[in-house]
Amino acid sequence: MKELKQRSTCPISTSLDVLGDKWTLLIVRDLVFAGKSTYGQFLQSEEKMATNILADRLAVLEAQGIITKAVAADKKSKFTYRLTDKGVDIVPLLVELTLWGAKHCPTIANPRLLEELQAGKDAAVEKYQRLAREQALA
Amino acid sequence: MKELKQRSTCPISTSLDVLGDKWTLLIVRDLVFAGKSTYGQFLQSEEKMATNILADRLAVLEAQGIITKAVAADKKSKFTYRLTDKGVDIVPLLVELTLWGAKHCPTIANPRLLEELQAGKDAAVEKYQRLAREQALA
DNA sequence: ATGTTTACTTGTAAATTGCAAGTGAAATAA
DNA sequence: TTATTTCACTTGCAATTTACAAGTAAACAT
Repeated sequence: MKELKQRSTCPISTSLDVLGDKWTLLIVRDLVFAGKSTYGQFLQSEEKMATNILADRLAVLEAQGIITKAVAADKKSKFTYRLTDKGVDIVPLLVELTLWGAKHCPTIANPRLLEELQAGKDAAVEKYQRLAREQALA
Repeated sequence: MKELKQRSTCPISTSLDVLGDKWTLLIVRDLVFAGKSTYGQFLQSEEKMATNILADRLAVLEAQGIITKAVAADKKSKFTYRLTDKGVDIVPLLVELTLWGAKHCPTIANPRLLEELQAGKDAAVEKYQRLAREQALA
C-alpha cells in the first residue's frame, strides 16, 4: 500500500500531497475526457509518460481510493482502471485547469471540448461526471 | 528568465507544466487566502518549504506572468509579491482543490473558509478574486 | 560602528524522474 | 503443440530535482 505523507492540515496542501505533480492528473484526464482505461492506453498519450512512473501513479491513485483496478471483461491479461466517486469529484478541478490553460497559456488543442466548457461550465462538469460514472458500472 | 518546457498542446497538460508540483499553488494560496506577500511570510507557512525552492518558484511564477515583484512601500530591502490577472484566475482552481481535499482527505484546518466555500462557491471565488485585485493596486 | 532583518545563494546528500531493457503470464498464430 | 506476440509491469542506472544546512549581501535600526 502506497502511503503519502501529509504536510499539513490545510485542504489545499492535502490535495496537492496526492494530486500535485505533473502526471497524476493527466491519468485522470485520460479517464474522463479520452475514455481511456488501460495501462497501454495511458502510455500512448501525447505526453509520453515513463512506464515506471505510470505504474507508480496508478498504484498511488488506487491506494488513495481514486481509481479501482479490475480484470478486463474480454481478456484476463488486461486490467481496466475506473474512477471511484472520489475520482469523479476531480472533474471540476480538471475543468478549471483546462479553462485556465486555454485562457493564459499558448495552446491549440481540443477546441471542441473547450467550446463546450466555455459555453457552460457546470453543465459540462455534470456531463463528464455522469459519463465517468456510467463507465464505472459497465 | 525561467523557461518551462511544454509537453503537449493539451490545456490541462500545459497548466500542469506551470502549476503541477507540490509547492507552487501553496504560494498562490498564501497570496489569496492568507494575505501574505513577502518571501519571509511564505517561508513561515505550516508546510515549511525550503528557501531555494521558494526562490525558484517565485522566479517561475514571475517569469510566467502570474505574480509581480515590487520593492515594498516601507522598506527598500523588502519585496512585495502580488497576483496578476493571470494569477487571480487561479482562484477557482484553489477553491476546487479546497473542496476536494475537505471532502475526501482527512483534514481539520480552516473550518471558517470551508463553510464559506460550501455555502456558495461562486460568491467566494468572486470575493477572493476581488480582494487579490485590491491588494495588487495598493 | 555594530548588530539585525530581509532576501536570497551555495554546497551537498537524498530522493525522484527518465530512459532502456528485461520479465512473466496470457492470448494468438502457425 | 509450439512459437510468437500482446500486455502489464519491473529493474538498473544516469540525470535531474529536492531537502537541509550554512553562507552572503544589501538595507535598516541602535
